[in-house]
Amino acid sequence: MNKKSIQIRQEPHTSCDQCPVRKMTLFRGIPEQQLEWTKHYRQHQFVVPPKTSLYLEHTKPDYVYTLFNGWMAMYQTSQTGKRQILRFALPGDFLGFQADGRGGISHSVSALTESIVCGFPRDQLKNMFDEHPKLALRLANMESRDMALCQQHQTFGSRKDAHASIAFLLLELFHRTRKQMNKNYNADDNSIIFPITQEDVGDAVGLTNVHVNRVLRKFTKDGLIECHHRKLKIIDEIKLAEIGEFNSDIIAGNPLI
Amino acid sequence: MNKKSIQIRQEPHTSCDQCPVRKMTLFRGIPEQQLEWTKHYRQHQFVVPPKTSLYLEHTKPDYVYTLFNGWMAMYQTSQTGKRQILRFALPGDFLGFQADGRGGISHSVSALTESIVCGFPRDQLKNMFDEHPKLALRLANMESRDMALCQQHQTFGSRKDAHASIAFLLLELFHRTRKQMNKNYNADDNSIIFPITQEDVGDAVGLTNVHVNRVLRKFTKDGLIECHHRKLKIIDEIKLAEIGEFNSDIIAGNPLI
DNA sequence: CGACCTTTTGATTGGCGTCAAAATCTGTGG
DNA sequence: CCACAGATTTTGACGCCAATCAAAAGGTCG
Repeated sequence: MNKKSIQIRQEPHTSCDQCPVRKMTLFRGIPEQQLEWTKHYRQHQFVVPPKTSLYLEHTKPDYVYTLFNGWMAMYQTSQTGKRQILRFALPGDFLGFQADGRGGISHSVSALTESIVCGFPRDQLKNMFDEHPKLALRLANMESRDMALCQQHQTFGSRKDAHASIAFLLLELFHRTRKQMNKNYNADDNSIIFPITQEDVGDAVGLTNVHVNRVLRKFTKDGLIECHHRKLKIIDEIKLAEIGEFNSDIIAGNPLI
Repeated sequence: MNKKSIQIRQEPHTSCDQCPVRKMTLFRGIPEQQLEWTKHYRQHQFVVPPKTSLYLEHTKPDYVYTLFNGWMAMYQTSQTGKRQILRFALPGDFLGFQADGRGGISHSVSALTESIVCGFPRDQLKNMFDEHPKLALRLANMESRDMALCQQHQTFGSRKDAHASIAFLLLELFHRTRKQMNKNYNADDNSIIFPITQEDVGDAVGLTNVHVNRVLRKFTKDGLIECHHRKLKIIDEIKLAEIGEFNSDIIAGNPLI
C-alpha cells in the first residue's frame, strides 16, 4: 500500500503570506495580531508522494493538516476491500480533525498526486481551544458545513443514474478547482488539470472504472467535455449541469474549498 | 405535505429528570449546578403529528430540538423529487443545529410517527456559547461524530447489494433502539417496535419499496428476522451482521443515540 | 525498449426498477 | 361494532442499466 513515505519538505515557505496558519480556514478572517500566539505552533511542511497515506482510519493522527498542493482522497475501506472515496481534498482543504472517538478517525487520506501539506500538532490544538474558546465555535461551524456537503454527496450519490453521478462530480471538481484561481485552471479553453484516474472517479461515485469510461466516452461523443492526458475541458456546461442536477451554489456556499 | 401542524404539548414535564436541558447530549455529564443558568432557557415541548415537518431545508429553524419520543427522518429532496433519508432520528437525538450557511439548513426533518420534541431557542444558543465557551468544543465534537456516521452511511450505502444495505440498516436501528433501554425494546423475544414503512426503508437505502419487500420476505423465509405489525424481531443476528457487514462498534462509539 | 498502469471496446449476465394488480392492514365515521 | 376508503404489503412479468469477464491498445516511467 504505502510504497513511499512522507518526507519533510526541504525548503519550507516562511514568508508571511505562506505561513501555514494563515491558510487554515480555521483562522480565516481573524486579525493578524490575534494570531501572534500561533506562530510557535507552525510546523513543518510535508511532501506526500502519490499513493502514500497521510493517515489511516482507526488511527489518531498526530497532526491536523492543511493541503497546500496536490489532490488527495478521503476514503473508507469496506470489509470487502472496496474503497469508497468520501471526498477529494483540493488545495486549501483542512484535514485530520475529528472527535476522539474510541476507534480513532473514521477515514483515511492518501495522495492521488504528489502533495504538500502543512502540519499543525493535534495536542497543541487542544491547548489552543482552551486559550481561545471562540475558535471552537468556528470549528463546530466548519464541521457542520462539512457535514452538509457529506449529506449532499449522500443524496446526490444515491441517484441511480451513472450519467448524473459522473456529470455532478465533474462539475463539482471543475468549480472547486476554478475557484482556487491558480494555474490548475486555464481560462483560455475552460479546462482544468485533472490528475485522477477513471478508477478514482469510480470509487467516488460507486461505479466500476469500465462503466466510468463508457460514460466519459459518451459525454465526449456528445460534445459535452474533452478529457485527455490529465486535462478536463468543459464544453457544454449547461447541458452537463442539467444531466447532473448540478447547482454551483453548493460550491459557492462552502467555505472549505 | 404538512397536513397537520405542530402543537404545544398540554402537559409538559417539569420534574428534574424530565428537564429538557438534562436530556440534551450537549449537556450530558455536566454538573447540575453549572446548568443552573439554563433553566430560563427551557422551552415548550411540542407534539409533532405523523407526516408533519419539524423544519424544512433551506430555512433557518428558530429552535434546536431534542427528540423525546417517536421516530423522525432527516432527509433531503433531490430535484427529481426523490426523498433521500439521511438518518432516522430516535429519542435522545439532537436536531436542528447547523452552521448558518447562506442557504439555511441543508436537510428537512419530519415525523414518521407522532413525536414529542423539546425546543431550545436558537438565538439563545449563541448567547450560551459566548458565556460558556467550553460547550462549543463539545458541540464541535458532536458534529464531528455525526459526520463520521454520515460518512459510514455514504460508504455502506454505496454497496451495490440490496441485501447488505437492508441488513445493515435493520441492525443499526435495532441496536440504537435497544440502547435506549425503554419499552421500545422487548428482551423476551429480541424485538423492537419498528414503526416505519418499507418505503421509508427504501428511501434510506436508495431502493424501491417493492425491492425492499422482496428482500425482507427473503430474510424472513431464511429465518433471519420476523417483521410484522410494526414489530421487528431479530432471530439470527450473526448471519444478518455477516450479510450487512455490520459492526456494532459503530453504534457503541456514537454518543448521540 | 520493456514492464506496468490506464484507457478503451465487446459480449454476457444479473440485479433492481417499473408497471400492474391483488391482498392485507389501519383508521375514520356512522 | 361494522363498513368503507386509503395506505401499506405482497407477488408476478418484463426490461434495462451496470457489473463482470476478457482482451487489446495506448501511455508512462525506469
